[in-house]
Amino acid sequence: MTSQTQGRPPITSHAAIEAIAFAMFEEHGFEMTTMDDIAAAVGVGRRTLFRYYPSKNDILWGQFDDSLVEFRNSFREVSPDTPPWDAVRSAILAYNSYDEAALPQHRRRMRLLLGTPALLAHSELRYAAWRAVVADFVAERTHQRAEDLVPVLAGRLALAVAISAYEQWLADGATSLLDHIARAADGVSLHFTEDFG
Amino acid sequence: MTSQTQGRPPITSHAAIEAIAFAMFEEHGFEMTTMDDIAAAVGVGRRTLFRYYPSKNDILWGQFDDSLVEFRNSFREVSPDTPPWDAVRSAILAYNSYDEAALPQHRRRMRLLLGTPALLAHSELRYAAWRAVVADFVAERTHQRAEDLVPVLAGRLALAVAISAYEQWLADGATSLLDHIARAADGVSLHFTEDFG
DNA sequence: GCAGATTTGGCATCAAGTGCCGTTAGCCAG
DNA sequence: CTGGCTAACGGCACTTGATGCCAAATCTGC
Repeated sequence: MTSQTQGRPPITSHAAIEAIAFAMFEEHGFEMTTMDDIAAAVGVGRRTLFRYYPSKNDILWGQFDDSLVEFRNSFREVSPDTPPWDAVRSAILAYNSYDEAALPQHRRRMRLLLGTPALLAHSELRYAAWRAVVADFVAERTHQRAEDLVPVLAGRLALAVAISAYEQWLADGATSLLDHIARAADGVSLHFTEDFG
Repeated sequence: MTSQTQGRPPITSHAAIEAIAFAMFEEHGFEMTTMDDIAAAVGVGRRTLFRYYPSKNDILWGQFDDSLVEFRNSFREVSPDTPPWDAVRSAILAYNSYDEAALPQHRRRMRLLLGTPALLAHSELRYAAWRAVVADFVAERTHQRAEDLVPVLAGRLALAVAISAYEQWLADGATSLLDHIARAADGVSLHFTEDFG
């Protein structure tokens, strides 16, 4: 990370912007909150806000790109004799392991992301990078190209599992997120080969 | 269909607009073609264009909503003793059965839809309706609610299969679309329970 | 030709993005 | 202390998608 030593120092931070914007989104809804509103609340020029985030949609995604690095690393730590799909399952679980304390906030964030049409659509572009991590791993394991059917399919199936689990989790506060994910992953492995039971 | 008998007749049609817009998208790219451009080419007011399509993204989706009715019907024709996942597989295949003559056009359309970020994102909103068809069917068969895990997961898996197949098809002109879909569907049923083979 | 119904399209307006460019504010020599 | 380098700030203008409003246009039935 190029430590900043010269030039005018940043007037705000991603964290500060996200905190304020997030509160406004929850208060008045995503669509109703304009970039002008956020800029004013943060105390920064609208033009500057667009330098921190390329689009309004991106504000909610925070450190997503960074988290993908961890996700990718978690695949490297899997022993080579673990079956690929088991590895994927473990990686998804690890990726979604949050501190007890961080869960309520995460839940609110995901509720916004999965409940706002504009964000739902935009998410597709972010998910592509997530799927690519899975696809790359499976491609390496199966000695195929990342664009081949099996790796691509693995990425999409993994995402289907993750999102399905999140939807269940948001609707059902009782069960833990990880349990929901495990359940969804089992759904792929078991139910669909015979019946949906 | 409410047959129009009164009032000013429409000056154009969805088909005409789509034909012109499609050509312009392929010629100059989706982003570079503005609604003003399209309106001018069609010979219609920009405001009118927005009455035919709620958004620029929707132009490429044409009769999608209508096609979902067929999709839904195709599930009703499946015999009750067919295992759900087999039924889903058959329905996907039926849904994507195009005349030989219509295939090149369909291919060009899908290339645009899957190759343009803005459309890729917007597609997510359309896919939701498609997944719901699958989920409704599976819910009925398994006596669950459409929002429960198994139906939701089935919808997402079905879509994962379909899109993966389309990506392969677009990259590989040799194999037929239906073969790609069948192959992807098998990928779910077989490979993931043991290994990716 | 008139009344009713419906489409059209111009106009104004809002909001997301983006390029341009002068301004601001730290840091570091000299 | 001062001037220069550097990088962030933010105003301004502009493009484009999208929406409300409303008068004009046009076909049908009487």
